[in-house]
Amino acid sequence: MAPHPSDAPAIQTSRQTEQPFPSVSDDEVTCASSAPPSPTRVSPDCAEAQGGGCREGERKFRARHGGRSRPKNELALSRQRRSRRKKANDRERNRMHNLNSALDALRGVLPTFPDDAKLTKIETLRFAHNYIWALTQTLRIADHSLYRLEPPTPPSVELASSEGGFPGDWGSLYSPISQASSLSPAASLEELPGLQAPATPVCLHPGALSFSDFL
DNA sequence: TAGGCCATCTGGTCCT
DNA sequence: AGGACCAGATGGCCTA
Repeated sequence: MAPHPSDAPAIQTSRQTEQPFPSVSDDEVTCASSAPPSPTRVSPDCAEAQGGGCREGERKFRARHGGRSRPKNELALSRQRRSRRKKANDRERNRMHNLNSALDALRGVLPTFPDDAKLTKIETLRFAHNYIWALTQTLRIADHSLYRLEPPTPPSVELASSEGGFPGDWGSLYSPISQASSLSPAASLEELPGLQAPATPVCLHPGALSFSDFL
């Protein structure tokens, strides 16, 4: 039942490093995001004026609005916006890479056959959920039989917690999700969209757990 | 070729 | 203000 250790997380490298999308050009970015109208914008009248008749008005306009030339500010703003967007994109990419790494790590500890195709993200989550549920059931059954065989021993709750195997309340055998509504994992799982308890009864003997049982 | 899966970009929202 | 998180959009790749 042990996860095969040779199944090192298959980190996708090629698709992660390459940029399938040529990054949207800076101009497109700035055009797409509608810049708020600037209070220091030169009046359209003046912008359209060809001759110098507008200069007096422009001078007054600048005097009224701080006197700074508008194009310079817009350029700076545009550059700042582009820079922020680019940094946000990098962070988002890293965040998703971290998420994928965690998923790969999770795949690594799930018992699958080497020949099996790589689990998709949703399959990995469902598999892990069902696997944990089955292991929990296994522990519960083992716990009960142990208690029946050796009545004088302290309750299993104390045994388990004293060994530090599980943090928290050992008496809580189900995940927070399962506990939220019911103590029956099967019932609680069915309430979750996309997450269901194994359709076929999962064999609770650890050695007999198989990949197909959890999907 | 349609559909599934995925990576990335993007803008919005919330939090520190 | 800047970062984290999220969901929608988009397009590429792969398979039945």
